[in-house]
Amino acid sequence: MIEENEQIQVRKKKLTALKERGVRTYANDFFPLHTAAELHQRFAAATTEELEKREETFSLAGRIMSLRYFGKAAFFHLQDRSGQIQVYVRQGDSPPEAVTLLKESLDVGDLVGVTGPVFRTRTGELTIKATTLRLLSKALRPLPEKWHGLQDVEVRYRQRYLDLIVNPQVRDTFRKRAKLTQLIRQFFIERDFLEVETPIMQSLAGGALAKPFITHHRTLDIDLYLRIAPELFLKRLIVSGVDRVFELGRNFRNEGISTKHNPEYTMLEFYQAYATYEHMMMLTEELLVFLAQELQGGSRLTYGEHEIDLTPPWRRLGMVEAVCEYAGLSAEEIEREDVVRAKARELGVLPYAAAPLGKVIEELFGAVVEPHLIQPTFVVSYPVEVSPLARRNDADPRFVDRFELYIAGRELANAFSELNDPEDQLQRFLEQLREREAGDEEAHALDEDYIRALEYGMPPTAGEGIGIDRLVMLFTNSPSIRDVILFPQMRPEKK
RNA sequence: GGGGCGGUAGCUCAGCAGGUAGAGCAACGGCCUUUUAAGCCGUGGGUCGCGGGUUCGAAUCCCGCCCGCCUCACCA
Repeated sequence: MIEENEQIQVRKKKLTALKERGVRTYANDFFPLHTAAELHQRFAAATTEELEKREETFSLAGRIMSLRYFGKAAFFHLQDRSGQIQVYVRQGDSPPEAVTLLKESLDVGDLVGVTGPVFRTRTGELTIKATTLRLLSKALRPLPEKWHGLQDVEVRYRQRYLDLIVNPQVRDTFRKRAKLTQLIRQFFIERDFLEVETPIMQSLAGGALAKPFITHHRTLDIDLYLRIAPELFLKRLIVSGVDRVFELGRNFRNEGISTKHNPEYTMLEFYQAYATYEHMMMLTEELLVFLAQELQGGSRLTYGEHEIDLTPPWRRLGMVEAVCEYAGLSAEEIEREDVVRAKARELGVLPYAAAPLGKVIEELFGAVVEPHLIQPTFVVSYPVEVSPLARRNDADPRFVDRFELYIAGRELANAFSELNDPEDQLQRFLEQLREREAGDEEAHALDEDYIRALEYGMPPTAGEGIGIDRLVMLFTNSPSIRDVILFPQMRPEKK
């Protein structure tokens, strides 16, 4: 891990030489008052002559990103949190110690403080004429090459700090992500939702169908699960009278890693009492249009090869109808269990043998329908077997009042009218236990305290979860979830 | 877990009819006071992912392993 290549040695020598000359290395007494973007903005319209006349000096700090020497002068680009600006150092204009420092001790990658007035070069670039130049922190390792930058995706993910230094579009992605979560909070707070934080360590991993991570509490001497969803706690809060509640936080699922899955990911869940999943559809349309408007000023966006239009209302598609349409089954055939199972077998998506019919239909849906749902589509009417926490449909109790939102062939949100009948909820949990015994590892566990909470009375409520990482992927046109997670899960580096 | 592709200098990449490793950038030395992929001259730098095997000889061929990306299956 501690490697000493030639370039590191050279940089260490430069640092040692400075110390020997009495220069304070790693100084912390330079305080910049300006940023690159600020100066660019302020002097965008100023002519060369106007700049010549001003005597104001500015101070900036940042990283040297490129360096061009020639003779007794040099140019470099300084990068701070706002962007880049060019700096000019010239014997005569800059003090001798600045020229010497640059020539003998500074490299691309070093962090420096600069002060001086601005001017425009012959080619018109706004530039700071350095009247002071100080090393603030030495980069002992060289930055990646200047034109191709850092390409190796493994290094980009493992050493994200480096990726962020050299790839501006990566910085933009994460700024956009921050903006997006900020806008989501604004959206829900404006609508009188309360933001809460519920337990991440839970003694029972409920609220979704997934495999959890297990950890151990020493003092209590019990195993705890990292949550797979905050759902059951948020609905306890609905019981308590909060009525409108949301949480933006991390979920953990012990499943595969892929371009769409990271073991820990960010989920938005929100619940509204005295509402149904129909209201959630409208709220979702509003939310995404709001986000699109604020993030990019319009409701159309490009994702890979697709042009996506978020203008509401969005298409609504029954799950069973969708499977019929895309799997080529008739309305009569989809009612016949043997035909449905045969189709699943044919497509190689039949889950474990004893899987209930609803589960098989859901599998078929994933295989034949999902990839076609490019424009925003609410898929509605889910089989009750795959939705143990959702309210049954009044007209057809084999189905629940639930939807999933698909955009760009990918599930983005899951919502339903909540099941608030404690007796039905208990029966659903018991059914899940039977399925667990029949081989479904992801069947929901029985949460007795949750039943008890429902027995105190939960208002009719609708709730929804939105995968934030996938939403960010959509708005930043990122092909992989790793592109929107700062430090994605990777295998540890071997020694 | 299955399939495909990849790992060579600090970075980006060539080299793979087997004959002891190369370019550009970066580094080092020199020239150059408005450059911006600055330019010109010169120099150094590699356990060719790891371990075996075949061979007189392996970055190159074979086997195993490690790491990554893509893809399929489960999940959001």
